[in-house]
Amino acid sequence: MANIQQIAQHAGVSVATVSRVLNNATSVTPETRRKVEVAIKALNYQPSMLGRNLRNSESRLMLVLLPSISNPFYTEIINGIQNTAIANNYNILLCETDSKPERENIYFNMVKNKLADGIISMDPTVNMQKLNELSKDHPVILCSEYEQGGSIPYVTVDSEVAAYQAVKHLIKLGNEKIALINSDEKFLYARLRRAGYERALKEFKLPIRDEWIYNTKELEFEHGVQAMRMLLQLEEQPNAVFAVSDTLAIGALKALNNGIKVDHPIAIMGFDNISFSSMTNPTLTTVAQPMYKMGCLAAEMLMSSMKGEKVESIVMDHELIIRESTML
Amino acid sequence: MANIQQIAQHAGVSVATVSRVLNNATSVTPETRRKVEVAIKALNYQPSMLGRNLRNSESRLMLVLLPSISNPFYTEIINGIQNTAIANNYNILLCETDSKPERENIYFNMVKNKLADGIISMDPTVNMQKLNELSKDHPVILCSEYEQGGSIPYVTVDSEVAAYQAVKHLIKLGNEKIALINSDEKFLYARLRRAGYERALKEFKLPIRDEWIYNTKELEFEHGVQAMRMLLQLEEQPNAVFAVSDTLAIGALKALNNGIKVDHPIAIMGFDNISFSSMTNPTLTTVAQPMYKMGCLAAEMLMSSMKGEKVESIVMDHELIIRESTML
DNA sequence: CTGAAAGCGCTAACAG
DNA sequence: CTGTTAGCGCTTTCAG
Repeated sequence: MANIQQIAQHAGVSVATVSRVLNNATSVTPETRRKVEVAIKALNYQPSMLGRNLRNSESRLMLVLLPSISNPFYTEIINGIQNTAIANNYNILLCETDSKPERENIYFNMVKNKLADGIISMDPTVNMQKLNELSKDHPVILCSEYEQGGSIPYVTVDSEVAAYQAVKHLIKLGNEKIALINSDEKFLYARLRRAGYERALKEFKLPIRDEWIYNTKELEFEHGVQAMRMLLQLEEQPNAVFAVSDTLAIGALKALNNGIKVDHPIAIMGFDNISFSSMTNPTLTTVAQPMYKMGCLAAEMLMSSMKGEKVESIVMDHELIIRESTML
Repeated sequence: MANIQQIAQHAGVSVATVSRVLNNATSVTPETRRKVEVAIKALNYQPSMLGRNLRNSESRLMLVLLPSISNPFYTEIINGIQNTAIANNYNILLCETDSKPERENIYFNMVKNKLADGIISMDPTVNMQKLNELSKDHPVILCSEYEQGGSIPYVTVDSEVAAYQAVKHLIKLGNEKIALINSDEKFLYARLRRAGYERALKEFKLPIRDEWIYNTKELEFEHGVQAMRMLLQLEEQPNAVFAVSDTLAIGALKALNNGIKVDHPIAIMGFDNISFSSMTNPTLTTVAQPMYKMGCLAAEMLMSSMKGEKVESIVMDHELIIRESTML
């Protein structure tokens, strides 16, 4: 791979001039420019980002922190981030933390090292204290999970209201015994969705029963299956279930399909609207989050922040998608 | 952020000594080392990868090329790559090409630029000519899709044999009218799987009928739904379907579940064994690829190649996973 | 309009 | 065992 030196030599100009042509910055004679361009073609030259980055002390890389790439919820957001980033000549580095602090540290250090210009965190398990620390000197955006009253800008949906509306829908359908499959309530979104669930129940004077609230450790299908099995073992089975993620809801559906006999149909409601949710049998009723758009916005916010602009948090609209799993 | 200079000053030593401590290379007095370490702590110093990379002309970044992050088939492989990479102090950069040549070029250039040390391509749409070109001077590994007789090392499964066995299983179940939902046959894996399909049919003297072979443009669920709808419209409906990807098979299952009435049950077989495939109703019979392991191997092969070692291609074992969709 | 030269942060000869 | 120094490839003053 040729370097700028060789181009300069080949073109019979100085490296400075080559650099000028590269960045088509200040005035260069058309004639000179042509000579340089010829040399670039001839030697099939590509400027080294390493040199450029060192000099400019930027990497044009955004880090995207997430617990696991396997959840389709994240993949949709990533698509949005990626497209926006590329359109602005940025690249993204996907950072699966696997909820391991060591990994998180690697990535934080990359930012501190200037190996990456900023970070979008979608990881609910992120060490908020460290992230806040980092955000003092570096651009940081939160996507989906955020910190209430925190100082890091975020893009998210209103989980409380969304859950409230979801459960209300289940109630209006005539269900009175509504269970909740929630994830770990150390996460804000989990607490908010539970709050929405409880608000709806209270509004309709329905009982909030502990045995109808099941908390899972993770969001994989299997945990949804597990949760539903527990609920089906109860003496008094619920007749509707609100799961805080489509993956859990799909697991619940599975448990229902091939599991223990139930005396009556059970309605299932998910959250996210991942693409698989319309492929299940029955198809899944869910609360749609505008994931792709959230990704785009997060990337835009990060770029604003990198330019030093002040960035406002955004709460996006959600939408109830009614499908077969609640039409019994 | 402090730099090496400041650490040297703070510790009262030269930058070379600091560098030595950092890379715990050659002998440094315990005393000197301590002084440096104190300075590092005091100034909360992190060595700049940018400087280091430029100097060493390596980035410890592997590029992973894939058409789209949304296919769960890839996410499993990525997990393997990622874990192996991190264990070896590498990071991966996910590169969705979206099957767009411009994007591909960006990533190829990153490698040429020394911004990345090597590339693992899982993208069937990749420009093989350019990739071969690149592989002359840079480490390149193919994962899943590969080039027959090409010079780039790959890790894959034997698609022909796998398809053959899958279809044979359908035949042994008593099915005589077997359809194929294939993807675009410009891809090698698609051609191989079709070949396996045809070999099985021929062996059992079953007819190969053009109208029972449907080629989709993409692998999303929707295309599977589409394909199945077409097959169901045929005068003579098949009684089993082999789809070359689980996503297509799941779409086919969906079409079957809520679509046109069929006179007889239709068996469905997929390929990949993505995690969804056990969540469908009925659960999906499929050919399992060891995706996670393939990812690990691909990463190991790339690292070998980066060390200048010669790398041999690997064909992994597949496995038939029998589930409900073929038990009618 | 163009060139010379400094310097981004680091590592690795080479000397001492 | 440690310091000096050159240089990785680039951009950007500052002169001319």
